[in-house]
Parts: sequence; C-alpha cells; structure tokens
Amino acid sequence: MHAQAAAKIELQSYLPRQSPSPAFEGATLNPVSFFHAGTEIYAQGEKAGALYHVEFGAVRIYRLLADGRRQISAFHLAGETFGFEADATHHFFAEAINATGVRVFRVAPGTDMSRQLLPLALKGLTRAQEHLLVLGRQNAIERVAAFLLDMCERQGGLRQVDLPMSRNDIGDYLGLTIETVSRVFTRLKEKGVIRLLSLRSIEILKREALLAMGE
Amino acid sequence: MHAQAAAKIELQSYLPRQSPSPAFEGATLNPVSFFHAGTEIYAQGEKAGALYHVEFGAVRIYRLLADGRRQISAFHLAGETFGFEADATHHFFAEAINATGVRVFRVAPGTDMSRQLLPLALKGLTRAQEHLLVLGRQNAIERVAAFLLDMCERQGGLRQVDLPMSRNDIGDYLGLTIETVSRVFTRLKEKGVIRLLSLRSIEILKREALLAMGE
DNA sequence: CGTGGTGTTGATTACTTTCAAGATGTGTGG
DNA sequence: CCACACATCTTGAAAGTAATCAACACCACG
Repeated sequence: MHAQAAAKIELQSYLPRQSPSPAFEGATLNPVSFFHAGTEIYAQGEKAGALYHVEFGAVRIYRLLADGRRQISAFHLAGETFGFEADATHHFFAEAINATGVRVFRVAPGTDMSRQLLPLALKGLTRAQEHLLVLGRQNAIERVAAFLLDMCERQGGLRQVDLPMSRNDIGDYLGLTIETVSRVFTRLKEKGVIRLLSLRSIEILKREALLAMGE
Repeated sequence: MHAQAAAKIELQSYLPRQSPSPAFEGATLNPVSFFHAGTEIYAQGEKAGALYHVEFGAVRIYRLLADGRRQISAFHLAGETFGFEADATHHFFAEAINATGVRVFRVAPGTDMSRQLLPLALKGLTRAQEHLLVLGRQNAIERVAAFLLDMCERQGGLRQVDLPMSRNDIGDYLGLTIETVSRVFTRLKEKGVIRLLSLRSIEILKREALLAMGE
C-alpha cells in the first residue's frame, strides 16, 4: 500500500459517516485512526483499556493455536464497537481486513463504563453463543448459509451483500478450509441460491433456501 | 425421582455451602430452588430478568436446531451465576444436569445491575470465544483434552475431576457424537493420560500430555 | 504484459459419524 | 440381598464429509 492508496484512505474521512460515533461518557474521544489492509490494531497479550469504534472498513478478531491454526471469533463492520476485555490484557488479536477507520476511546483508569459496556458485552455474548451452535452442530453448507444471512442482516437486509473479507477469513471464521468455502459457494451458485457480482460481492437470489439451510 | 430422592435433596440445603451467595444490590434474594436431574430451569423464548446462582449441582445451557441437534454452550457448576440476557427473553434453555440447588435473584424492573453484571458478561464472553477456537479448529482428542483441563481448573486444579454430565452432554458441548467422546476417553486411558475412577469421575495422570493436546 | 496473491477445481486421504451390537451400571421390585 | 430392566456407555464396521495435496484460473498491480 503506497501513496495513492493512502490518499484514497484520507479521502474517506471526508465522506459521510455510515454511523455516528457514540458518545462514551468518561472516555476521551480521539480522532479517527487509519489502518491499512492487514495491519494490526492490537495483539493478544497487549494491555487493554480502550474501546474501538469502526467508522468504515472491517476488522477481524482472532486467536491462534501454537501450530498456526487460526479461529476468527468475530468480524466487526462499520458502526460496531470492539476491544473491551474481561481483564487488563487483550486475549485476542484485532486486525484491519481492508483500509479501515477506527475511532479510539481511551478510558481513564478507574472510570466506570459498565453502564455503556454491558449491552455491548451481552450482544457479543449472544452472538458468540449462536456461533457456537454453527461451529458445533452445522455442516459446511449450513455454516456458509448462516454466515451469508448474518452478513446480509448486518448490512440492512438487502439482496446485495458485500463480503469485505477473503475466503481464507471466511474459512477461519466458520471452522472450514478455504477450499471447502469455495466449493460451497460454487454449489450455491449452481443451485441458483446466490450470484457472484464480484469475488467480494454476492447477490442473494433465494433467501428462503438460505434460511432453510442456515436454520 | 421419588420421595426418597427428594428427601436427599432437602438434606443438602443444610450442608455447608460450596460457595457463599453473592449479594446482588437491588435484587431480591429468594430461598434456594431445587431442581431434579433433567428438569428445566428456563426455556428459550421465556421472559428473562432473573439471575441464577448455582449452590450445588450442575446446569447445562443449550440451543436446539429444528431437527433436534443440540449445542450446549456452557456448563455452570457450584458458585457460578447465569441467566442474564441481551434482551427481555431467554435465547437458550437451562436445565439441571443432576439434583441442583439454584438461588434465584429477581431483579426489580428498571434497576441498574450493569456494575455487577458486566464482569460476569465479559467472563462469559471470553469463555465463549475460547470455546469457538476449540469447536472451530481442534480435533476430537484436542477438544476432550481442553474440556478435561477446563473442568479440572474449575474444580480447583486437583488430580481428581468430577464430570457431573453424561457423555451425551459432553458430546453436545464439544460438537462430537457420544461414540467419538467415548473412543477418545478410551484412547486417553490406553495412553495412561487419565484413569477412570468411575464413569463420572476421572483422575488426571499426565497433565502435561493433556496440556500439549488441549493447547 | 508479466507477476504474485487469491480463488477454483479435482483426486485422494483422513477423520468423524452413522449404524449396529454388546457391555456395564443403576435403580427397581421381588 | 438378589435378579431383572432400562439407561448409559463402549466397541466394531461401514459410510460420509471435509481436509489435504496439487494444478490451474483469475484478478489486481506494477
């Protein structure tokens, strides 16, 4: 990523916001930080304490096993907040998937943010628990169907759905290999359930079929 | 379960508590409720709003797919609190695994419990996310190893570990079939990693071996 | 117009599930 | 206290699904 790309990113800060930044009481609002595709926002083991609000772009949250296997526990799109932890250190890695703008809220030590954080934590907990059902009890097609429906819903429920992440990311989110993800996409295309507008953008042609699969 | 068993349960209310009940400000503390093995504590879709503190016994939290597939998202042992939700209804089922005592805290509507709930929610979130790694990226042996280490740690880290739940429950927690769970137990026995004291109680002989597997 | 990264497709292998039978354990009633 | 019955658990053989290994296609970029 070089000068041209950086310029493109700067530009976006002047575009209308997809989502207004929330006002976190007791937290210092910093200007938007920019992260290039693939760059780290924070690492496992680092000191936690800030909140991160996605202005544009997308973020992946993940853990690694010693041998390099990776599990993405969540994607965060524009308008979502992440970064809160149960204790003082980060248990996960956070990386920008694409060029991403993040507004960082530094919380003064000793400040009680529980009122604002609890709904976010509960929402995240429910999502994680629902994802457990997908990983524990659903097969490859069902996992991909559930994923596409989730992405669709989070983007307003329109027929066209952007997939800001690679097949590799999708695989590491769904507990599948990249090849299996690719094969499932092909099968869904053949069945006329989805259509690929581009590699990272699909159109949902038969929502009912997806619903029947993804539960 | 009949009169004799009920009497046995009543008796336990007079035994020393494994864990003192926490004092939840703004919540009404009710006497301990008793649940026989396999009985429902709450169901998906029911109105939420209370907190449940396990006095003794064990509880399983789960979801079902339309065709009956079940995913247990968490077990709760003595001293743990569960039942909080992101919105007004329960998204999961909660059942007593064995004879179980639960103290119910009814929260008056409008009461702000966020200060007390946030640490519990964050702890649950971290656990769920770690469980995602297990379900998404670990094989059968690794899953069982991780499970045994988790149960061990939650019971004080002693060599002897009680497993209050059936193989079926373990399977539905780890995303495996009962047969696979059984086979893994057999392999761990053959390798001398664990020893079965009874069906529901094991001794860990080689902790390092488990750690190497369960990450 | 080449080059590296990303995605797709095919053949084979490996792991887990499924189906089936038998063993073990627990609780009940005689 | 023993015998029977049901539930739970274990083990084996066959089948199925996804992973792995490998080659090729496509796309974005320089």
